[in-house]
This record gives sequence, C-alpha cells and structure tokens, in this order.
Amino acid sequence: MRRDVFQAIADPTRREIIGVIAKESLTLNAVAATFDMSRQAVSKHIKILVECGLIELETQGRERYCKPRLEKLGEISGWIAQYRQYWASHLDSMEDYLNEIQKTAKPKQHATRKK
Amino acid sequence: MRRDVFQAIADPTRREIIGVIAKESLTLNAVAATFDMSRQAVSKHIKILVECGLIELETQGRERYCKPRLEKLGEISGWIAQYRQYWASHLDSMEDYLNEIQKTAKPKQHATRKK
DNA sequence: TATATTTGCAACCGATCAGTTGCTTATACA
DNA sequence: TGTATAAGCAACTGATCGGTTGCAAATATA
Repeated sequence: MRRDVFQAIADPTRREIIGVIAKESLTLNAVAATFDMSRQAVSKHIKILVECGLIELETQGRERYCKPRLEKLGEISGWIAQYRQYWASHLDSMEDYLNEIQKTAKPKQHATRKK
Repeated sequence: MRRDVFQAIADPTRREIIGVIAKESLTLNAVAATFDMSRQAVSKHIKILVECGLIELETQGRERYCKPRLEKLGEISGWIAQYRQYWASHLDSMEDYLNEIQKTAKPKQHATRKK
C-alpha cells in the first residue's frame, strides 16, 4: 500500500476533497454529496487522505467530520523547493502566486463536481 | 492518459530521475544506468516526464540528453500555497527548508538506486 | 561495409486503482 | 420499539501502472 503524500494528491478528486473541507469541516456524507460519484468512492478517497495524514476524522454521534490537517503538504513544498531555481524565475514567489489566485477568487469548476 | 504534473511526481522513481538530471544533463542510457531496473522502464518514466513538460530531450547524434524543465513544478507549489496557513506554522518558509536540506547536502539513498 | 551502440516500439504480465453494488452496523429519533 | 440515517465492510470490475522481454531502426565507428 503506497500511501505517501505525493501519491495522495496525485488524484484530482482527492485534491478537490481537500479544497472542499479546507473551507469548512464537513460530514462524510456532506462531502460525498458534493461529487457526482457514489458515497463509497468518496469515502475511499477520504480514507486514503486520512491514512497519509492530510485529513483527520472527528466522530460526533453517528457522524464523522473531516478536518484538514495539511501540514504534510510541507513535505512536497520542501521537495520542490530544492529545484526552485528552475521555476522561481517564472513566478517571483509563492506569495505572489497566492495573491494572484486570491484575487481571481473563483475556484475552477471541474466536470466531476455537482452543480 | 492522465499526464499532469501531480501524477508525474507521484512516482518515487520519477522524482529520483528529476534529482539525477537536475545535477547534470545525462543521456537516456546514463540515467538508466543509475537505476536497478531495465533501460526500458526508466525510458518510460522519462517519457512521462517529457510529456508533462518536466524534462526536455536534446538529440545529439544517436544520443538524447535529458534537460530539466522544472517550471511546471510551480503549478504544484501554487496549489499548495493556497493551503499554506495549514502547514506554514510548522515550517517557517520554503527557504528555511531549502537551507536545511542544503546544509545536510547528501541526498537520501533509496533502495532502488544502484551503488 | 560490417559491427557495435543508443534508442524506440510493441506485446505481455501481475498488481494496484478508481469506481460500483449490496449488505451490515451503529446511532438518532418518532 | 420501530424506523430512518450515517457510515463501514466486502466483493467485484475494467482500466491503468510499473515493470519485463524481444526486436527493429538509426547512428557511429572499425
């Protein structure tokens, strides 16, 4: 079972799940309802994210809330950082990029997402 | 054929290939010789890296040199940057991390690598 | 020209992946 | 107590992945 962060974020659905729960902690069902696929499929993705430490589950009665635990993303940033000389010139800094995407505000809509 | 940068760097062998050619431009065979697997297997990985724009091939006679084109890594850094609040506290900045790995200098040895 | 070297192409293989469906378990509520 | 809801478990499926081997094509060199 390969369960590292690099592999976890390789799947676009999992990246979307992170995007969804980063905004607000949601129930497993609530997250699944956001996607055009079965609850089980989404649940499996969440399980992978939990196993590699990017999501934490908080049980509350019969519901389980997904909470973002994105510290591990630093691992990837760290790996990329050593090659920064190759791309930094095209993007003055991560902050610039962040500011830019915050300006445009609206996140891209993907085909697999409902509504 | 899913060929985005996220998926490209999900494989540890491909990350190692990037590490190898970032140091010096090498021939396809030379890169393959670094690994404990067939030339074809390495060649396939390089093909994927070329297709998603992380490597450029420069033909010179019958040899083809792999040149790093890592600008696309900025795409990933950009995606991570929007969640920086979740992990930045654990890692003051990418620069700190970079300085740290540069201090230790010696890259980690992997089982799949020769010698 | 003959031969060695670098690479590409194609077929194959077992393992893993992303998704499905059906059923069970556990909690909440009328 | 009975019923609805949230979630987990397990089996199955087709597609993709990472790797192999064998062979052909192209270039360099004796």
